[in-house]
Amino acid sequence: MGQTKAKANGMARAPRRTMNLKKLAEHLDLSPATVSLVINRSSAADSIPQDTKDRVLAAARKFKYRPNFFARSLRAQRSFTIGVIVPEVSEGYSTAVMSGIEDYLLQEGYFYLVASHRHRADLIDEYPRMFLERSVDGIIAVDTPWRLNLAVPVVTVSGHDTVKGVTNIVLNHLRAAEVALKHLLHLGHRHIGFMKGQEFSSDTNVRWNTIECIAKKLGIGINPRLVVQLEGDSPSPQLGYLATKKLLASGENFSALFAFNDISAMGAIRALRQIGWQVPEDISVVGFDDIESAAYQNPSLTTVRQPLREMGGAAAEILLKRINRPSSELHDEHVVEPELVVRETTARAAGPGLASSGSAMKKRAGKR
Amino acid sequence: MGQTKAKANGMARAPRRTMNLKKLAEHLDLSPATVSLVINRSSAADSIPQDTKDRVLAAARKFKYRPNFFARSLRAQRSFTIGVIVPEVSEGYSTAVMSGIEDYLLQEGYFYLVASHRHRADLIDEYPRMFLERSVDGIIAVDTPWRLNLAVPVVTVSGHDTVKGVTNIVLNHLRAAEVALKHLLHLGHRHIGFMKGQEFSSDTNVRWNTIECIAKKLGIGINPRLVVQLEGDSPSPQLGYLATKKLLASGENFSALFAFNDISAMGAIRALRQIGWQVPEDISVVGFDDIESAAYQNPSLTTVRQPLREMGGAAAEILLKRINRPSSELHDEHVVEPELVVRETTARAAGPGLASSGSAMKKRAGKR
DNA sequence: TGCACTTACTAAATCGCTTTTCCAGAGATT
DNA sequence: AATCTCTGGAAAAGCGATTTAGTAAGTGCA
Repeated sequence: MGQTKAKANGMARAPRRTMNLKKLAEHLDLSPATVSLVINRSSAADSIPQDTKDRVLAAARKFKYRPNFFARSLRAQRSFTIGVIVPEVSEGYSTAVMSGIEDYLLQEGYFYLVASHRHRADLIDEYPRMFLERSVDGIIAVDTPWRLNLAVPVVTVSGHDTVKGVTNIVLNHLRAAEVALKHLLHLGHRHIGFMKGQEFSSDTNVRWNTIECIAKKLGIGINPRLVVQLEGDSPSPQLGYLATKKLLASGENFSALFAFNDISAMGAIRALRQIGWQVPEDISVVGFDDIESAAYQNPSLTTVRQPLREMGGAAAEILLKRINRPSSELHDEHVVEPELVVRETTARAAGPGLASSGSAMKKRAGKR
Repeated sequence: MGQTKAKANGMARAPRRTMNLKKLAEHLDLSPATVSLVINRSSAADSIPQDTKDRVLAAARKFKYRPNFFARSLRAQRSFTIGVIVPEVSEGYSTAVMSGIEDYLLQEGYFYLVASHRHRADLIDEYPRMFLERSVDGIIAVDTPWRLNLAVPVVTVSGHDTVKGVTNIVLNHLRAAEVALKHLLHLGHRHIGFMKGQEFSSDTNVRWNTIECIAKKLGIGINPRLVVQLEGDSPSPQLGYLATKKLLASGENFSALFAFNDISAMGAIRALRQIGWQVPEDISVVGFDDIESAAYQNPSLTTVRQPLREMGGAAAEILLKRINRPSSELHDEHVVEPELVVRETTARAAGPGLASSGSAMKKRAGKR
C-alpha cells in the first residue's frame, strides 16, 4: 500500500530515457569526469587535446545533454534561484517591481520563486524559511517588513528596517515630498489633505515624516484634521475612498489631496466625485508610485513616480553581486530618485475668498 | 585562477553548519535510514516503537532539521515546482491568474517559477525548455500559444490549441458574447463597434467567431467598417486608443463599443472623450476580463468578467492532479463561465431625436 | 528444542554531477 | 640508464537524501 501510494504519487514518472553524464561518457568511451571537465570548460581540462574536447561537445549537442539541475545544485550548494516575497502578486506596485527583477535575473541565468503574504504576519515569517529550505541563493522582499537575519543575502525594495547584511532599495523620500508639495504650492494650494499609509506598509512612516519636514520647510501648515490614515489590508481603492469620506466629514476646507499611493488616490477621486467635486477643477489630487494604471485613469493621475522597474532591477543586480562576491563591501541603502509626473488631476487652486458650501458649490467657483 | 574564480563565485558560502540527516542520526545514535523512515512517516516504519519515533521527531524539531531540497528532489525525481509562463508579469490579466495559481500551489506545498515572454517567439520556445531543465513537475501557460508536446503535464489558461496531453482552461465564450450583446441590445444599441484582439492573443479568434455567431443569432448586424483590430504588443491602453481613433475616422455611426479587453477599453474611452463624447451618455463601452483596475476607472467599467483567479486555481488543481495521478483520464478542456458586470460605462442608447449634449452632437441623431 | 514470526533496526545502493587526487606512458634531460 | 616532466585521462570521494533488502534478537507455539 505504501508502495502503491508512492507510485501513484508520481514516482512512476520519468521514462528514465534522458541522457545523463554517465551514458554520455560511456558512449564517448571516456570517463564521466573527463566529460564533465570539458563541458564545464574547467581549467583542469587544459591538458585535454582539442579534438577530444570537440568530440565531447559535439556529442553533448547531439544528444541534447543537459546536466541534471538537482545533482548539480546539490553538489555546488547553489541553486541559481532567488526567492521574491511580495504582499500581493495581483497588484500594480509589486508586479512592476517584479518585472524589473525578472528582467535582470533571467538574463543572468537565474530564476525566481514568488510568494505573496497578503500581510499575514505568519506568512511573512514562514515564506522566507520555505525559500531557505529550497536553497534559494538570495531573497528579495518587496514592500514587506523585514527583521530576519538569514544565512543568505537579502535585498529589500522599500524596506526601512536596518538589519545587518540587508540592503534596502529606497526612494529619496525627501525629494518626493518636495516635488509633490512644491507642485501643489505653485498651483496655489494652501489647504492640503493628507493620507497616511497603513501601519504595516513599510513606507508609511518615512513618507509621512518627510512630508511633515518638507511642509514645514515650505511653510505649508498641516492641519491635523486634514490627515487621515488608510485602514485595512485590501489592495483596493476602497480604502482611499473611505479615508476620503472621513476627510470630507471633518468639514475642513481643502483644495488638494496628497494620497498615499495611486490606488488610494483612485478611491479618493471616487469619493470626491460622489459629492459632486470635480477633479481637478474643484480639487487637485496627487498620487504616489505611478503604477501602470495611473496613466489610464480618467482623468489621468498626477503622481510621484517611483521607478519601480528600475528598483526591481537594482535589487536583483545588488543581490547577485552579493551572492557572487560575498566579500565585496555592502552598502545598506541604495537610493533612487522620484519624478513628478504631472497629468490631469492637478490644476491651479481657485482664488481666495471664494470658498463656501453647498454640495457642489462649496468650493471655489472660478478658477484662475 | 580557476579555483580562485570558483571561490569568488560563491563556492565559499555555506558555513556547513546546517543540520543534516547524517548528523541527526549520529546524535540520536540511529542510522540515517531509520531517521528518514520515521520523518517521512513511511509505512516501512510501522515496526518502530512509538517512543523511538517520538525521540526522532523531537530531535528533528529541536534542531530544526529540514531535508535538503536538492538531495530529496534528486532522489525522488520531482521538484514540487511548477513553471508558469505569461506574456507579462506587470499586467492585470496574468497577475490575476497567477494569484489564483499561487493560492492553490502554495497550499499544496508547491512553489512556482515565473517567466514572461513579452510575445517574443524565441522566448515562448525557450522558457519552457529552461523550465524543463530545472525539472519542473509541470507547466502552466497563461494566454500564450502552445504547440509543444513536453514530457511533463501542461495546462494552459485561455489556450485554444489542441495539443495531445494539454488541458486548456477556457471561458465559455459563447455565453460571454451573449451576455454582452444582449446587454447592449436591451439598452437599445443597434450600431455597435467592435475591437478584435491582436493576432497573437490566444483568445482573439474564438472570441471574434463567437461574437459573430451570437450577433447573427440576436439579429445584430455587424458593420465591417465598425470592426477594428488591436495592433502592437504593448500591454498599454494606447492600442485601444489608436484602434478607436480608427473607428471614429470611419465616419460610421455607432452608439456602443465592445472592446477586446479592459485595457483597450480604457484607451477607447480616452479617445472617445478626446473628441467630446461622454461615456456612457453618448456612447456605451463594454470591456472584457474585469481586471482589478476595471472597477477603479472613472466611470467604472462595465465588463464581461472572466473569473481569472478561479481559472488560475483550476489550472493549478488540474495540473497537480495530472502530476500526481498520471493515469487519471484527462479532459482537454475545462470551461468556466463568464459574468456580466454592469458598472458605469453602459447606459441606454439615446432615444430618437434626443441626440445630445455639448460638443457631442456629431453622433446619431435618430435611433431605434 | 526447533522453527517461524515479529520487532527494531541497519547496510548499501542509488540519484547525477563535480572536483581533487592519482597514475600510466611518452618524451626530454642528465 | 635513470630521473623528470608533461599529457591525457581515470578513480573515487563526496553532496544529502530515499528505499530495498537484510539481519540479529526476541516470542510464540508445537
